Amino acid sequence: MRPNKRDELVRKALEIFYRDGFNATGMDRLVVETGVSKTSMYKHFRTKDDLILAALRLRDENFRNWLFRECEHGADTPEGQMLAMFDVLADWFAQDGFRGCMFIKASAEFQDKAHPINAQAAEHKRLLLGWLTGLAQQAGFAAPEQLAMQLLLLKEGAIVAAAMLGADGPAREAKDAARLLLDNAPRSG
Amino acid sequence: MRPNKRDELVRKALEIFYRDGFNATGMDRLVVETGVSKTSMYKHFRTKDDLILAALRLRDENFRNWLFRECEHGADTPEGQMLAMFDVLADWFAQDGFRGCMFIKASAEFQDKAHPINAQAAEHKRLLLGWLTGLAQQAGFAAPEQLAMQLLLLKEGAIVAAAMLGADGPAREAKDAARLLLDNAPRSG
DNA sequence: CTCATGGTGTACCGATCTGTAAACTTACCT
DNA sequence: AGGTAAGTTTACAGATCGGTACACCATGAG
Repeated sequence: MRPNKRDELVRKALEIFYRDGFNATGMDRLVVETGVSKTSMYKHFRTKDDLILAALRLRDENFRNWLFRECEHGADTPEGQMLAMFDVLADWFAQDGFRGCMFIKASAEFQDKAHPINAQAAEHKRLLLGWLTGLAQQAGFAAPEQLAMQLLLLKEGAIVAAAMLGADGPAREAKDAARLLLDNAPRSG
Repeated sequence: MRPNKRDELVRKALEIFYRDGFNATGMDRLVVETGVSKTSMYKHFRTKDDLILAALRLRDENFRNWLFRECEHGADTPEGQMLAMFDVLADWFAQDGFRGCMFIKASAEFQDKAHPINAQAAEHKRLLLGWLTGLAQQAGFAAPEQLAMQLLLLKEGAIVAAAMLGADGPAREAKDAARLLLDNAPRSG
């Protein structure tokens, strides 16, 4: 089995899962839409859960790479990058295929914390929180963990609100709130 | 059909849907756990979607009543009530059965905006936003819609983060951030 | 040519899904 | 007593679920 074939399957599955949900998408539909036979699909992925995990891993990698790169491109100070995150989010919300955060959805559909899919989704959020914490440290804030968590709350809230209520308001208000938090957070030393 | 029987079915269904998800819960399980026969269940609710909608309506009513009452109990000024919301949330997060927001989950599992379940979930968020906007107006803030949206973002973010990462941090940081927003928001007049 | 190997399509498995048909029991109302 | 209506059981329909058995076919190696 060619490894690029597998990657292609994961890419396509990711797209379909993101659009239609995990439980609502059957393997039969995936098999039809990828054009591969069911036997081959199960040669590449032992179970549906394995396929979901692979899709989430790809999404995690793509999303974090994209977010981090865009933020670095948007500003050259750690502080500026934290603020730039909300512009990047606004662009995302405005995209046609925007359907909210795939990891929130995964966590919602697989609620058991012992389930690998739930754990993988939580890990994604933990990585984002760690990234924000690192930026807050570099920027010299006195309480980087707290500030990072607050920015994460605004980010997650904005994603949820944009998906449920519309794209415009949440992104703008999240950025305004973030600016206020950054301007008023105490510096160390 | 006695109306209280129907209410009992909705209550039980709500509990099970919240615990296990919508698509992951079959009507057979609901029938077994409620003790009612399948035919009776379908006498009360024409389809599974109807049952989900009834459960969401009950949840909306219960949650908003509970939240508004607790906030009024926690403070007697509009401003104080907005801030008290985050203490109420913290209590909720600490409860045993806490599994995040049912409406975010409903929106995640029924993504089509034309679907009644998605619309109902969005309506719940709109009602909460309206309530916050009213409080912000009463408190005399110059831009009540903006402030209400920012508080809503913190609330939704806190719920998501508490469900995925743990209960403690998000509630505390959301409240701190909210206090800062309230203290720095311009007053009208 | 022969043979092994790995990917393929087809057809299928048992379980579960939402929803229904029909005959029976229970209880209340007049 | 007789009738109406709710609720019951049992059985089932047709579709779809995740997953598999198996025969087929291509390719490359000896």
